[in-house]
Amino acid sequence: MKLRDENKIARIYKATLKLVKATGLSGVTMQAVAKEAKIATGTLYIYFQNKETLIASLFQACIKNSQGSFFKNYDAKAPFKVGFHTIWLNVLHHRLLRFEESLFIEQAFHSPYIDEQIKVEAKKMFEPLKELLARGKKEHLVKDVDNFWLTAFMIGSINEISRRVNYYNKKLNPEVIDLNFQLCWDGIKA
Amino acid sequence: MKLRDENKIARIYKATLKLVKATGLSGVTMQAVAKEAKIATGTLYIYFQNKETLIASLFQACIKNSQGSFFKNYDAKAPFKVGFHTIWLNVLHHRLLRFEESLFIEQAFHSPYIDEQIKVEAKKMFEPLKELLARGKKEHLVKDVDNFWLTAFMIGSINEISRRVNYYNKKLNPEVIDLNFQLCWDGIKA
Amino acid sequence: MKLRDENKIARIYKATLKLVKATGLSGVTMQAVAKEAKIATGTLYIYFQNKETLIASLFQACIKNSQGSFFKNYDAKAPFKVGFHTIWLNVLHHRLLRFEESLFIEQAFHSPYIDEQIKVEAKKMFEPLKELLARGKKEHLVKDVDNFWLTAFMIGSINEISRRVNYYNKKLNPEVIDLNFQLCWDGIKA
Amino acid sequence: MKLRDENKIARIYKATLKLVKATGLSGVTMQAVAKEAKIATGTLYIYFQNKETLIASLFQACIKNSQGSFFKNYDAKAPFKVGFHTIWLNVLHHRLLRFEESLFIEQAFHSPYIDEQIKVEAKKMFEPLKELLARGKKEHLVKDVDNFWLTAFMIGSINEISRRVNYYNKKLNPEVIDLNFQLCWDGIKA
DNA sequence: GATGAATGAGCCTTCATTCAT
DNA sequence: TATGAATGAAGGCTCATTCAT
Repeated sequence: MKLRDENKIARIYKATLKLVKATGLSGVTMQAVAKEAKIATGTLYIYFQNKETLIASLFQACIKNSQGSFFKNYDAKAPFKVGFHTIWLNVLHHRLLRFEESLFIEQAFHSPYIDEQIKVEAKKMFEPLKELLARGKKEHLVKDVDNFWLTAFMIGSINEISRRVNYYNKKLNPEVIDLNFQLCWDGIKA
Repeated sequence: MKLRDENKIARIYKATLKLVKATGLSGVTMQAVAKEAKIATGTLYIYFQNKETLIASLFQACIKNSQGSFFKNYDAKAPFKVGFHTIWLNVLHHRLLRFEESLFIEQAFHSPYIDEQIKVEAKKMFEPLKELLARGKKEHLVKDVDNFWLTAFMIGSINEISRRVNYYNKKLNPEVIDLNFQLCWDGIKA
Repeated sequence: MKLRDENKIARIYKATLKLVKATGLSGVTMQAVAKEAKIATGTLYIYFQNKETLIASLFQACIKNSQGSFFKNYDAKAPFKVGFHTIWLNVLHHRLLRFEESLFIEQAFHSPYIDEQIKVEAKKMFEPLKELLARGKKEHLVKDVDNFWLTAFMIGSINEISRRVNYYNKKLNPEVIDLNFQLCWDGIKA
Repeated sequence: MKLRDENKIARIYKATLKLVKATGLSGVTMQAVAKEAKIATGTLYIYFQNKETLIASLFQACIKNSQGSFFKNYDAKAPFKVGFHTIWLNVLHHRLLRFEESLFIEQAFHSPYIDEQIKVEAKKMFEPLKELLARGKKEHLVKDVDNFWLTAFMIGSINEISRRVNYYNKKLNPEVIDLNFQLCWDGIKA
């Protein structure tokens, strides 16, 4: 008996992300995914019940993946700025390295494939960041602004950086990264 | 293509935007657009050569529309902060009021309907802002950071605000708007 | 504007019946129906929402059709035997002439396309016959057996005749028809 | 194809019949049969070359099965009416008890799985009955009607009884069975 | 022999586009 | 110009069959 090849799921995900980047979500056909993943169309349906399930599964995988990256090496007990810097860099690096995933999330978010419940999950992604910002406010290091807006400010600016790096083929060097961090830091600091 | 009924184009655009918000770009079918615009399918093809033309035209209309709004009431000769504040508010208001258009631009940008040339056009949108920032730097009011990153910072954070207002059904009051502006301003100021 | 051609429905029905006879219900593909009816596949979906609807509609049309034929020229006030003979002949002729319809009903009945509700309708087909048999019993011309079994007896034997005429390519002449009627009549008569 | 496990064939047949009753012949997929029979898909192909072979084999098994039942306890030398009654009851009981098989035969008969040759075989099923009827005619007990029509009459009416018992969930008691036999007997008797 | 993952042709259905009115 | 029926290619999905284990 042929063994079910769990690695195939990774290949399917990769193929899907590549297609989303190349043609947008509307260009993602099961046929195209299968071809890109070098499997037969029918095989897709062994691993995913249908297209919706494939998209939703990948969406959740991307979300989970993000969460893992954002708080890597983050020490909740380190000084506020150290922690904030770590997370800021993590988010930026994740967005840059996994730009396809960000793009996919953005495109899938408004598609009929993602239902409300999954979206609710996605919104919990930044909890640890919010806790850090709360601490920052207690320590009078951060402006007294609702975390909701502070995270919007931080994430929004990072997203735009990664978008531009990709669309304009810009290179980022450590110096430029520092400048960008400074913009954000000066923005939130009390 | 002689366009008799300019108003019909507006209805078609409106219908398209509504559908994108409701179902994503993949839910935009010529049939659905026609129905929503209350015209016959064939009529669509009197006004637009094909689907690609419709999407591309709407895309360009949205871009043009943005540009018009962003610099409304903007006086290039006013003091820097006044000008910057005006533009910041204009961009925010435009994104909020015309959220469907932003969504459409986001979704269409990666679709096969928008070719590279149109994207290049879109990128010129912020020229006046860049000039203002250049002046701000000359006047030592703004950090010495490439306009490319300064605009990314400003636009990215505004985009995220409008996105959240929509997804989380948040209400913005003048006070909150001020706080958000403060974040941005403190970020860019020298 | 092209006018919707109601005659197309007849062509679709005819094509479907032909295919059922040739290949059974499982050989009825929308593609094959369209080809046989000389229209495009998509056109089928203008006239029928989906395959299920097509099959169910045809089923109901066949049932209605049967009812119309069975009691054609039947006079409820004529002497019992005349009435019975009329109906018996009508049913036989209908089954013979419209064998494809009978076949279709038989095959569709057990398919997932026909839901319970439609079946219930189909069962009401023989009401006038039952009334006639009731009268026959009152007049002591017919055995005192439940109409349910009397009609089963009559219809079952007629069905088998038409089946055999078709499968064995038998010809029926008036004499043979008379003999067969005699079998049925002697069966039910008191 | 060496068939090791004869019992598995029985399970496959049973599964197929169950599926035909539940969903019609079009619902019979090799996957579904395998699942219902609790074997792997591939295993089906050890016992049957392909789907056509499976259907055709089952068809022939059902025919053979019928023949066995129809003339069980039938003594060709017993008085005519006794013999006729025996066969009539046998056919009825078989149809009732093995309704699924009748259904399958009905559905499969028109499918592309059963070729002409098999159908010819099936038609020989009633030879002993025909011989009995010939004797009945010689003894002036039966109408002088071609056996072809006499058997059609008998079988057709029995089939309809069993169909109705199943579709209308009717119960048959010995008395009702007797009444139905009487209808048939009065029909054929000289 | 037994398994069930893998395959890809083919089915149902949709949709961009055309065309007769 | 406006209409919407008609078209058929293409997309989502299924299923008979094969094959590696």
